[in-house]
Amino acid sequence: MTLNRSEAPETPALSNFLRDIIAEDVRTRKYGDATIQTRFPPEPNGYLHIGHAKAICLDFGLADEFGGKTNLRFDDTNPEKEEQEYVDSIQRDIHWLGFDWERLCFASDYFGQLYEWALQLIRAGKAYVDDLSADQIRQYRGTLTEPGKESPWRNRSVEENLDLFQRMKAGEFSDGSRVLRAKIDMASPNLNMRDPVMYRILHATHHRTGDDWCIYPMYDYAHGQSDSIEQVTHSMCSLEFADHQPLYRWFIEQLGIFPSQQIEFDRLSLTYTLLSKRKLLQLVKEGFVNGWDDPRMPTLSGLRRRGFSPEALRTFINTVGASRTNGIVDIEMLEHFQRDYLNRRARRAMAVLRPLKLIIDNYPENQVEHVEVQNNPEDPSAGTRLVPFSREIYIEMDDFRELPPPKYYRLSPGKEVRLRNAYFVTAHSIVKDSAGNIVEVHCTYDPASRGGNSPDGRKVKSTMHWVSAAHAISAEVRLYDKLFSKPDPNDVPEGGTFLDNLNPDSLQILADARLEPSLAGATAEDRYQFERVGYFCLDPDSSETKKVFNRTLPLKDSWAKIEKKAGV
RNA sequence: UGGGCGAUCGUCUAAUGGUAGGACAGUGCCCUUUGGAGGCACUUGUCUAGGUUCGAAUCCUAGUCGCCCAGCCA
Repeated sequence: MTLNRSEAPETPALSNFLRDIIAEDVRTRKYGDATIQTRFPPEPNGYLHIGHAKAICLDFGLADEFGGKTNLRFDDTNPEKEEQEYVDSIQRDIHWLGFDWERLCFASDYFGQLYEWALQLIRAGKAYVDDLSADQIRQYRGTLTEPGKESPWRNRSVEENLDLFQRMKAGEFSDGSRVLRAKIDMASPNLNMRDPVMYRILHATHHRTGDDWCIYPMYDYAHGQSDSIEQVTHSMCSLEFADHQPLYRWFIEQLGIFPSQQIEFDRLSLTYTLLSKRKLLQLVKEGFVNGWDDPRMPTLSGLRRRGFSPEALRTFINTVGASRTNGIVDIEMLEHFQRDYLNRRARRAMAVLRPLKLIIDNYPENQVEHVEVQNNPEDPSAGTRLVPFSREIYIEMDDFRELPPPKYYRLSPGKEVRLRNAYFVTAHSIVKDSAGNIVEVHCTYDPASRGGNSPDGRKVKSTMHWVSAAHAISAEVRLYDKLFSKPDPNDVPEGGTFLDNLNPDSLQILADARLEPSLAGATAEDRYQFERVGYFCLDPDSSETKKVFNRTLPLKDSWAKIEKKAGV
């Protein structure tokens, strides 16, 4: 797998509080000679999404800035939800985003050490085996405003706790019958400190350790110590873990191990987008989208298939920054950086999405010319290509109006326009079918305007794209729009669900678009701008005989804006 | 109503006691062989009330509003 890192200059580092903290720790030599060490700790229970991309850019990017290292560590402490498929997809997606880890780690690698430490805490009288049921534990925990009650099993002897815990590990007890708890403070105003569960009994097969274990550590007991084992200096996580920080520190202090520090930042939220793993999984499982990599999904695999570029994703994330406020970023900002990248890099091509035949009555019947076209006007080094032109061509249905509305500059009866890089044409007549649909437009061309300019200096208001009918290839084009129709997909009336906000028009399939012949050679790596239409890439569903293109994003469309305004 | 965290243009984010700046979005104009791109300009903001200070987005006090926490999930 190749990294995408060097393709574009990284955006300059914007100021943010995480960088400030690390810079200060470096300045004061808080960790002595130790290098900055971070980690990205996904749970392999789903695909990575753009929210994870933020964490990845921060974890890897910041460490890199300070000459540090980053481990990829799978937080695989819950065998019931985790799968190898996710372990694989996560690694693929991180690489695609442009990062590589120092070490590949698994929390499950530390199960042995974690178990030894648990014994140590028991011996120190800091942990005990509790026979209460899950229900009872919840009742004993108290509420937000009332303190909890101590479990009747809280003061067992060290010997008994040791014996019981070893037998838990040996598989003598059934799931849920006992847990190991830290002995802290049932009256703490922080519920996380009310004797949190450290281990639960789970007779489940783990994707890495198989059936070696039937007790599994909880997140709180595993995460901080895993950080400590890896000498993580800055353990960045999202805001909802702030309440866990006292517990994170408690375990490290009781154990007297390397003092990793947790720092919380805000998650990424985007308008029109859902980033809840549970809901994303539901969309996949219930078939509202076609898999985790559906181009409408905010997953990294979905964005990749959609044609988004990792460089632009990084630019976006760096621009949005990190803080401790809960904000929602406009999806337009994401799209802006994609367009910005694609405009500079994407090869141009002409493609007619909804074909309307245009017949040039005064063009010689069997003549074919090849006009020279720039591959990318933004980048002359991309060179030129030859595109065939002939008497019968296709133009976009949108580009002809029998009755043009005000400010409509495109083709209409009597109007002259430019066919891009080819000729000026003037429309004269139309042919309709029995249902009244326009099926053909007849026009004449000005032979002197070859290349797209008239020697008499005559101006036209509009330039349109086209493809030669006889030379065009047919392809399927998939147009994507936002998956949800509301800025906040969770904004539903009483009794509704986010599914009610699914945009019914998020996918539109055009079965018979006509493309210029050069597109027959498109490969999976290519990104195109179909001129005047949008950015496109080849979908993996393509076959030798049938190409399928995904629209990454449409071009900004100021005519659509004018039209909309007039309509209102 | 316990605890934790937070509040700066419509949105995201800078300013770390010394000119409130940038990006996105929006609007207008210019330019254009993509109604794309580009250029120029404009608009809008420090949650409130007090206080400290020559000077406060920044420090203090009180309030208001928002988010998170009662999994044997992470």
